[in-house]
Amino acid sequence: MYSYQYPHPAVTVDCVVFGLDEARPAPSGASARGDRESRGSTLGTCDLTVLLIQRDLDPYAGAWALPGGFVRIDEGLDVAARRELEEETGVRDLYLEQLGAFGAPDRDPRERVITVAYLAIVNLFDHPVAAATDARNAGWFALDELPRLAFDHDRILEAALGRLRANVREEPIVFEFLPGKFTLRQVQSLYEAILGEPLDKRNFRKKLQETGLIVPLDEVETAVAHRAARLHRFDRERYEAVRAEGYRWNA
Amino acid sequence: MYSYQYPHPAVTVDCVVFGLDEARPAPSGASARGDRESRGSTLGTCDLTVLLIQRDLDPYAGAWALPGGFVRIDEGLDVAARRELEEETGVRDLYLEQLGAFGAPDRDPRERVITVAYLAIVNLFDHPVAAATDARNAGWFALDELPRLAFDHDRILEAALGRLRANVREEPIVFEFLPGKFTLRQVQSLYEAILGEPLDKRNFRKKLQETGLIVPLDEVETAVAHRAARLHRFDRERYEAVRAEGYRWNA
DNA sequence: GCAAAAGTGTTTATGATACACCCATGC
DNA sequence: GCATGGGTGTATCATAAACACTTTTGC
Repeated sequence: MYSYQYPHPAVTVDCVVFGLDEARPAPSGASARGDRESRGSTLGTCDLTVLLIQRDLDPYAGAWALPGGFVRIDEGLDVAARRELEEETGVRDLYLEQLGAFGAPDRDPRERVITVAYLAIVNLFDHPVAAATDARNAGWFALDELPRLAFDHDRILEAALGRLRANVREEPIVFEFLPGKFTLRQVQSLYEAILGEPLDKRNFRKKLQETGLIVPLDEVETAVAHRAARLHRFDRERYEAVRAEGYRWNA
Repeated sequence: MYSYQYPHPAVTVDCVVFGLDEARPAPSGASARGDRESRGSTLGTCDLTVLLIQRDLDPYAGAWALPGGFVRIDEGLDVAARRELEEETGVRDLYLEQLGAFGAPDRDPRERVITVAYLAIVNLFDHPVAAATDARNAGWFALDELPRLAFDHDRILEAALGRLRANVREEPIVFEFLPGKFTLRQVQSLYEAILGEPLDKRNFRKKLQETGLIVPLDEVETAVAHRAARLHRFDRERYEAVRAEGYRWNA
C-alpha cells in the first residue's frame, strides 16, 4: 500500500495575509446613496486588504503573488507558514489557519508543486512595522483593486476570502485585525468590510454588547473632529472560558 | 523566492470514508431511558461507520488505517483520492471533500510524508457492493468501536468527524448517505447519528418539509412489521437552483 | 451654530421549542 | 388485540429585524 518508489512533488506553503487599511474616500462614481437609516453606517471606514509580493523570477516574473515558499524537509506545515511570513513581513504573532492543499498538476509550469494554503490575519495596529513590509516588492491591495496574480493564486485568494467570511460569523476573529482598544464603530465597519454588506448600527451594538465579551473602558478615542467614541476591549480569557462550556460566537 | 534545491517530501492522500449501517441492538447497559416524548425518536436506528484497512506492511503492520496512497506525479489531488478509493472499495461515484493537509515532520517514521486528507461519503444503498469491500483486510467500524489507528490517522478521523458535523447543518449532505427513496425517519436517525443527540420528531419533519426540497412519493417502505412509512426523495435540481439564488440549507 | 459621528429602546416579525395523541399494519 | 412505529398541530418563547432622534465635540 505504502511504497516510496514514486517521484516526489515539491511542496510549498502560500499565505493569504489579510490586513486592514484606512478607507480611501469612496471611489469617484457618485453612488446614488440610499437614504435609509441603516445606510448611515459609514460603510467603508476601513478596507480589507491582502498582502502580495511581486515576483522577480520567472515564471510570472513581475506578476504579483501570495507570499510563500518551500516547506523544509523537517519542518511542520504551520511552522513553515509562520517562518515564511516572518521572513517576508517581519510579523511574528499572527492568526494563522490552514485553508487546504492546492495541487492541480499544471499549477506550476516548471515541475509538480503542491501548495498548502494558509489564511493569516495581521494586526496592523499592534504591528505597524508590517504596514509597509520592508521588502521592496510587497504591497497591500484592497479586494477591488487586486492585480492579476501568478499561478493559481487567484483561486487560493478567493477560497481564503470565502473562508474568512464564513469564519467571521462563527468566531470572533475580527479582533485579530483590531488594536487592543477599539470603538464599536470600528468593529462594525470591519464586519461590513468583510461581509460586503451594511449592518444596522443599533442591532449590531446590542448584539455585540450582549455577548458580555466586549468590555467598555474608561477611555475614548482621540484626535477626531467630532464626538469621541468610547473604547472597548475584547475579553479573550472570558471568551475561551465560555467557549469551553459550549458557548458559540454568533455574529 | 521559488527555487528547487530542497529535498521533496512524499505526498499521499488519505480518505475518511463514512458509511451507514443498520444499528445493532443498543449496547447492553440498561440505559435509564428518559421517558420524555422527544426521546421516542429511536436514536440508533442507524450507525455512522468508517471504512478502515488493515495494514500488512511495517510500520504499523496489522494496525488499522485510513485508505489512501501516493499521489502520482501528474495527478491532481482529488483525482488521486478518487482513484485510491476506487482501487480499495470499488466505489466510483461518491461525495468527496478535501479536509486539509497533515504534515507533522514525524508522522511517518520512514521519511517525510505529507498527506492530504479527504472526507468521503459512500452510499451503501445504491452501492451495496462496497458494503463489505472485496479487499480482504477492510472493515466498517462504528465510531464507538474504533480500533487504534496507524500514523496520525486518529487525528485525521477526528477532524473529519468535526467537519461532517459542521457540514451537516449547512448543507444537505445527509442525502449522500441515503438511497434515492427514503423515509423521514431515516433522515432523522441519520442526523441523530451524526450529531450524537436526539431530535424532536415533529419539529424535525416540519422543518424538513418546509424546505420544499423533500418531495413525498406515492410509495411506502416495504417489509416492515408495522405501519409502513411514506417514501420521499431529495430534489437535488431544485436545491441547486434555489442555492444559486442565495438559499442556505439550515438543519 | 453647524457638521459629523456617538449613543440609545421599543415594536414587530420570524423562527425555535416544547409537547400528546390517534392511525395503520403485521404478528 | 396488541405491539410497533407513522403521522400530525398549536401555544409559547426567544431571537432577529426594522426603525429616528438626542447628545457631544471640534471647527
